[in-house]
Amino acid sequence: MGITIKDVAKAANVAPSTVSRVIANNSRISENTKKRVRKAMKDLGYHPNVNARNLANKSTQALGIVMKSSTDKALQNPFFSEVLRGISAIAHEEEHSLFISTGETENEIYESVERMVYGNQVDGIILLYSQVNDPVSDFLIEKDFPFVLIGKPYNQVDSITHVDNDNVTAAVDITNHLIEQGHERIAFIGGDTDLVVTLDRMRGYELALEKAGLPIKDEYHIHQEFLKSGGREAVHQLFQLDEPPTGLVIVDDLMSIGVMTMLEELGYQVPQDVSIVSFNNVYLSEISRPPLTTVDVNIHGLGCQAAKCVIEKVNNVDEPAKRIIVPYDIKKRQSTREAKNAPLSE
Amino acid sequence: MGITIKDVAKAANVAPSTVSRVIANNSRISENTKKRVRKAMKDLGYHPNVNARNLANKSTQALGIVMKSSTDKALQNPFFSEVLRGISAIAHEEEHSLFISTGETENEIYESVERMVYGNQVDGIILLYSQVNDPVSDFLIEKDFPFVLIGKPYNQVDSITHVDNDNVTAAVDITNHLIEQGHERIAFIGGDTDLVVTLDRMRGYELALEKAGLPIKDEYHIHQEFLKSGGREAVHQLFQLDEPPTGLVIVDDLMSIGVMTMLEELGYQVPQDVSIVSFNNVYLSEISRPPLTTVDVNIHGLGCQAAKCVIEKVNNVDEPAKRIIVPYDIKKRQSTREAKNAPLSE
DNA sequence: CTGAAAGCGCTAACAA
DNA sequence: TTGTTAGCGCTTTCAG
Repeated sequence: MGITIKDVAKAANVAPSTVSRVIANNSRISENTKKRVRKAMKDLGYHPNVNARNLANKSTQALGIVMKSSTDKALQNPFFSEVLRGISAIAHEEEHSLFISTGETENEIYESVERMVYGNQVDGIILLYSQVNDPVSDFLIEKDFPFVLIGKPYNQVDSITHVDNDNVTAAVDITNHLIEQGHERIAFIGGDTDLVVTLDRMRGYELALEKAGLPIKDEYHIHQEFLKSGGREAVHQLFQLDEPPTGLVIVDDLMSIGVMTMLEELGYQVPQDVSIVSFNNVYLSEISRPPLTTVDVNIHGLGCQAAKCVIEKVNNVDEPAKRIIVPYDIKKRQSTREAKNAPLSE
Repeated sequence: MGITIKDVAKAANVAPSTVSRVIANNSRISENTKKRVRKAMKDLGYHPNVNARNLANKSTQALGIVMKSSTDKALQNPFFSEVLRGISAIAHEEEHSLFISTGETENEIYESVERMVYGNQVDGIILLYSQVNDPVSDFLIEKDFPFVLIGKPYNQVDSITHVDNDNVTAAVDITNHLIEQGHERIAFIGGDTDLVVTLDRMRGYELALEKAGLPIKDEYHIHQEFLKSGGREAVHQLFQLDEPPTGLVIVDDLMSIGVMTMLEELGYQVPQDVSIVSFNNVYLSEISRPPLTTVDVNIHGLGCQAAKCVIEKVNNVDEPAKRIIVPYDIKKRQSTREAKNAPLSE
């Protein structure tokens, strides 16, 4: 079942090792025999057996991709496909295969990563999320297995290679956009507080307020899964405050869309009554009503860089840990406008 | 580098073959030695080398997943993550790994499938799309390689195992929903006409109109990529007709959202002026404004069934081709309402 | 019930 | 520049 290197060798009248060298394009083989061997390969329709090669090499040309269990659909959905496209482009370019983790629960995913590592199924791993106390990344560190993180590590920032945006600054910028338009009461709506992105973006939001001399109020922070029930209630309460916000910084485009729907139900209009800015620039943010002003984090670019990084790490074990910051870009669209002139607070 | 079966054998004072049998849980090994061997495995922290096993077995425990090149973001995005979740759940249950195709262009993807097949990287393949004249599926058929299709094959319907919804009937049903509400001028907005889903859903739409004695007009068919420029123009024209539609059957939730945005810009309200029904029940359709009446095709279920099917096919080469129809369910939400009483045409 | 040994397809010394 | 040969780690006859 299947043409092997031996068949080719026989056909080309050389030794199997020669064929192997031709495959590897070894420089010590004469162009002449190379040609002969290549012809034989074509004629017989030879294709290398990846497993045999991996076994002999102790190296698979494969990367593992680990994604968080899909409980929080909101953050994950379109982001995931896009980042995968980026990874996949580079992987193909570099002739690497892509393996993805399976399982639904956090534990199942952990097991699946174990299989990848122990089973020699992949050479390196890309983690598509970064969260506080992640057993998977602990495991990889302990095993000293090559991996990179998309996002910012919760700790050991200097020893884990990661590719990220400067989320703090991005959050500062986008919050400033609101401030420049005269907003003084700006709330923050975040997602899972275990995720480092959430923390970074919140930090930027607070820095911006601080710098502008605006108060940071606890009542202006919401962390909740907005697509579940309960989100509505939280938003409702936010606007029941004596001084309801006129601007919202929301951690993710999809959440923004959910929030806009709730706001409409509650009788508020975006941007007339409330301005919204958010993050990711998922393509949906262009076709939402209104189109969202959002931070384009270059999801595809994050994927590409991550793939390049792991491959580097795999090829060179001594490759030092590095951090790659992918530039962001603010897309100004129609979800914000000047704050009404006389804020309630004055 | 790594504990092998030999190390375990030595530690347990048995032959390597015995260890192998214990791993396979061979019935001819005494419980006693099984215990001893297992203990040794635990103690040493043994993990099988998947490549070696694959090589000896001529079988990887892996499935390949092939997705269409990501040009048409609209159709693909959230659908993909969801179907993947389904596949991944079963894959983990059955202890299979997941390999995904890489590359951006159609040709790169084809190459990547070749690598999977020729390289013995996977035992079976799941195609996440079904399109007219697909070189990938032609290749798999020719190689007689186990695969299943999510969707309906364009031809050879009876010889290709596939899992699908009854899209024709679903389209009939959802179109009838519009008809029952008194709509008589119903347009269809489809996506890529190379995709079989599009064709099926259009067919159902036409059947429903026919049955109700409503005319099927060419001007009422739009096929375009709606997130690109040009979509707006097409929608605009649709509503410039002498008898503009009052109801829209749209092939995908995301397209519906795009269309709603365009409609609003053109000054039409959903559902007051136009009713919309669509397909997939991507979770976004719940949080859109208005929430969409849509066909829940059970994306996750499609993924699960597909995974089960390939695994069956892999385990039993003679497994006959089969078709699995995953039931759909119509979610009635707020994007439709009774047609205005006096249609322009009367 | 268990062991010895051959072989899966390929690579990489080591020779020539 | 090429051939010979010994593995990579595991499975699986075939003996015992």
